[in-house]
Amino acid sequence: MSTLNDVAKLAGVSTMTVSRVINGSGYTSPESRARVNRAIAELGYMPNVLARQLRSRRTKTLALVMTDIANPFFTTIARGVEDAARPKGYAVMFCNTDESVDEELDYVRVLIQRRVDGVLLVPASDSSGSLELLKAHGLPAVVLDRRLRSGEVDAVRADSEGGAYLAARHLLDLGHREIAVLVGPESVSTSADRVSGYRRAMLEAGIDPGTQQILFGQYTEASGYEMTGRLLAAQSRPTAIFAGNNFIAFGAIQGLREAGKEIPDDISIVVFDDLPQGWVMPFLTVIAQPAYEIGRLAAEMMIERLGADQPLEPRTIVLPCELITRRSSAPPRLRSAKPTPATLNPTESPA
Amino acid sequence: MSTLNDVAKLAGVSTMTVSRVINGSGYTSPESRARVNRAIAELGYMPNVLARQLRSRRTKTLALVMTDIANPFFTTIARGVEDAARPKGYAVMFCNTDESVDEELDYVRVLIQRRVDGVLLVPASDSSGSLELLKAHGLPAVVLDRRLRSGEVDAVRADSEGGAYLAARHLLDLGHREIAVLVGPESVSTSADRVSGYRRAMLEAGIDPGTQQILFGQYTEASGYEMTGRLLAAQSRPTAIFAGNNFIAFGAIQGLREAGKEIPDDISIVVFDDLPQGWVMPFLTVIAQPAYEIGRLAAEMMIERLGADQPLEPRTIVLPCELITRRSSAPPRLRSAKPTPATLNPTESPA
DNA sequence: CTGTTAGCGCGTTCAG
DNA sequence: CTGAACGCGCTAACAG
Repeated sequence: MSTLNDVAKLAGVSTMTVSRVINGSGYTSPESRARVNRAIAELGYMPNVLARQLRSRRTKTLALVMTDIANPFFTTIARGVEDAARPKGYAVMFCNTDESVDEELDYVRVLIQRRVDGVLLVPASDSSGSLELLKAHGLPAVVLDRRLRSGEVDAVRADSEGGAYLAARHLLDLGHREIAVLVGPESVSTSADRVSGYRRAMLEAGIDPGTQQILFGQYTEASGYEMTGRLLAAQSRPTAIFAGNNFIAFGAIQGLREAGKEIPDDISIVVFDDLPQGWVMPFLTVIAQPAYEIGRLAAEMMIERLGADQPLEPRTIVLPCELITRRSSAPPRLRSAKPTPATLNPTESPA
Repeated sequence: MSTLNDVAKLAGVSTMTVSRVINGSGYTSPESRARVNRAIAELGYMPNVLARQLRSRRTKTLALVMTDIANPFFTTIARGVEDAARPKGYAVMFCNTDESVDEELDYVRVLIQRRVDGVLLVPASDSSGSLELLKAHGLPAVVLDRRLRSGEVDAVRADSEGGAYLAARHLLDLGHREIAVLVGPESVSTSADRVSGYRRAMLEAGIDPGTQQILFGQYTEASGYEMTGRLLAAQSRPTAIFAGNNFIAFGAIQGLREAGKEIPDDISIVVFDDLPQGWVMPFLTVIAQPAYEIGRLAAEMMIERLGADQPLEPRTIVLPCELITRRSSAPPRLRSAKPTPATLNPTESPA
């Protein structure tokens, strides 16, 4: 395994000249360049990234720490991050915490030890200590998707409150008055914000949210299924469900199907999170988040901060959500002519 | 960001004592250990992995370079690798070449520059030059899944020839005499070996393989679909198909379905590669490869080699395949009582 | 345009 | 049981 030194000796120049030729930095004479390149080819020299990183004190690596790597929302964010980072010469490490604070902290420690240049974090909790640990070690962070109490950090997220307002408003406009909500943990900001937006729309429509079923659970299919069971077992019978994310929606749809409920004939459903084209059920009315943009902007913020000479003020970007009306939402109680269930009639075909 | 030196100063010892405490190497007095640990806690010291790796000339990292990261066969191998590597303190980098020789070479170069300790390679081709490049830089390699001409390297694979023999033999025993074969590229050893095993079984049964349809394509769903189309357009009408891998089988099943063929009533199908439990169609008769074992053994071979004092002889491990009879294979032309299509009646339900 | 000096943070070596 | 010296391979900073 040859080194810079070997190349320098063979080319009859100093190591610095070789370094300059390799990195294209500083001035080098064409002759030196030629001699160096010849020596490199002859030796099959490949630079040692480790040494380079140690010396330059930069690894040109970002980390994206997320809570659920199986969720298309996060994989889309990941694509946005990668697409923004790669052209600027940054590699990306992907880490999955499964919503566990401990796993998150473990990963953060590993990332510090590996000296990544910056961390993009979807925090599992508001108080994991991850951000403090990162700051203590001088690593910049960008918080994605979720809102934290302490605003002293860069952040990029979608407008959960506004999106939820759109969802509830859409259902209200269709004539629904009993709208159940199924969301993730109360402690996660997206849950709280989505309930807030929902509440605002209900109050505006003159409906007391206190009379509605608002269930907190997990952002998983199992939890969506379970909450739907509780919903159907209860006294009140909502004519619509607002599902806090796509997995909850899957569980809810499963539960409704088992209970013999047709969507949207018996019950409407609106989902926070759009799904990529080609999925099984592109018939859901959704609040689409700009997931790709969230990832892209977060990576760009980070890279900008890394390149800045002086410390930048923390910035927060909140992106709007969009209502995409499909076939899972309709006016309530229109059971007259029962057409083929919409579940089997997607309006948009997979790509 | 504190360093060993900072800890040493605070603890009033030398850097070496700190190093010894951290790595548990050499002797240290209990008092020193306590002082050092206190200093580490106080400073929140985290070792610099880069420096450690540079100095020790080991990254404790393996790479697994594979041709299709979306194929469950390879993800299962990946799990085997990870499960064997992690407990021994090795991290694993996963790289996807998409069967491209260029991508493979690009990755190999990156891996050399990152100084991974060893590379587990599913070669995209017999002559990419990857192995030569690795050897030139002193990186050990283990070749997975595919056979290469040059045997001068560790290798772990399943017995494709024997497995294919089992598959053909199974169909012959059922009474089939026209058995089409759909496999990947002729240049990939698994394709060639699977055709070999098939040929051996046919010859043994007194059938000239030259009279059969043997189609080479890609190990993809699209290619399986396309080859099936050619199959059905031809004169001869096979009563059974031997599919070279799971993706080819998917494409074939799609093509057969569109042509109105029932499996196994109109045509039987046997597939090389088992699928994980829970997949859409656990009704396929398959030749199961020990994918997890391939990954696990490859990682263990590599780690053993890395730990060896003297150079080891190259070793090759060939693992047997297993025939798992399910519902996609049956005797030919038994169209009498046409039951519910087997495709809708899997005998094994998803887990 | 080029070379010299001096480390990045750590672990190996050997002398105490 | 501990420490000093040295170097892994590379580049920043300066001097020429």
